[in-house]
Amino acid sequence: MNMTSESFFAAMAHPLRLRALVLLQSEGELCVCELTHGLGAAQPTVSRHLAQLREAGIVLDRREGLWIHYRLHPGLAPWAQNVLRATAEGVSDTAPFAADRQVLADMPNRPGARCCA
Amino acid sequence: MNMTSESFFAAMAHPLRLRALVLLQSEGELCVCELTHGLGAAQPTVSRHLAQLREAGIVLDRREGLWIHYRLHPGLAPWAQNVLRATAEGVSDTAPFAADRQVLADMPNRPGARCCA
DNA sequence: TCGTTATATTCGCTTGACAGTATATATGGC
DNA sequence: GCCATATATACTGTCAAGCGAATATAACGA
Repeated sequence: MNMTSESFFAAMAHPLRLRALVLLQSEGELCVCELTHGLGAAQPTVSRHLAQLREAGIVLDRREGLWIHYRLHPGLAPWAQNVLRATAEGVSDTAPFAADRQVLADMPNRPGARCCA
Repeated sequence: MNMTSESFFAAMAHPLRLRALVLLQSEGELCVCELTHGLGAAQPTVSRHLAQLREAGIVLDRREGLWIHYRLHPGLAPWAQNVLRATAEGVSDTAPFAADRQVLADMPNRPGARCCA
């Protein structure tokens, strides 16, 4: 709640958080283990950064059994959504963002598992 | 030069730098004394933050006599220009950005002086 | 050359962000 | 209740960003 431009850009200022947001922008909804794998970071690190994004009102979480899924907060201020969209469009084909998507795509045993051929 | 998304958002992350960029976005070109006055900060502080923006390739400076004018870097990556525009559009009517513009408009003895009635 | 104005830079200090490690919590299956 | 998995939080040490104060540089005019 109560997100200011200041807190918004503070959130974007960390490389890992920026990568997480860009990944969420393109993938829609991801659980922590997917983000941890895609970003190649330690679980507590990812969890702490996600907590910051949550407390800043930028992402929303949803529990489903053992997994907690994160997505961009649908009530995010429109200008902030525009900024995120412009950013994702601009950087998604550059490093490290493109690689993040690829690593995630190659991840085995993803929770939303399609188990059948 | 060589601006990355990381360095760009690091630059946006400081309130004073963000305010300076929003002000430059709406005013076009400003000298240091105008920025110092508009932002209500100490001169060395403003100067140091402007140096960071310059080194990050986000603004460009131009000397004219005693004054040094800063403007947004015309060669800034298009996506970054989009982000700046979206930000300025979104926040320009909120605090502290609206007040910054007003304080600047009320500044006496501005260098671009219209001296005659 | 000297003084003045505008701007930049340096120094020393403080504070807060971050990472790694360890531990805690929540859920589900047995 | 016990164990395993997924995720969150607490603790501690390190490091870099930032500030205030002082000083340096650059341009101009007398």
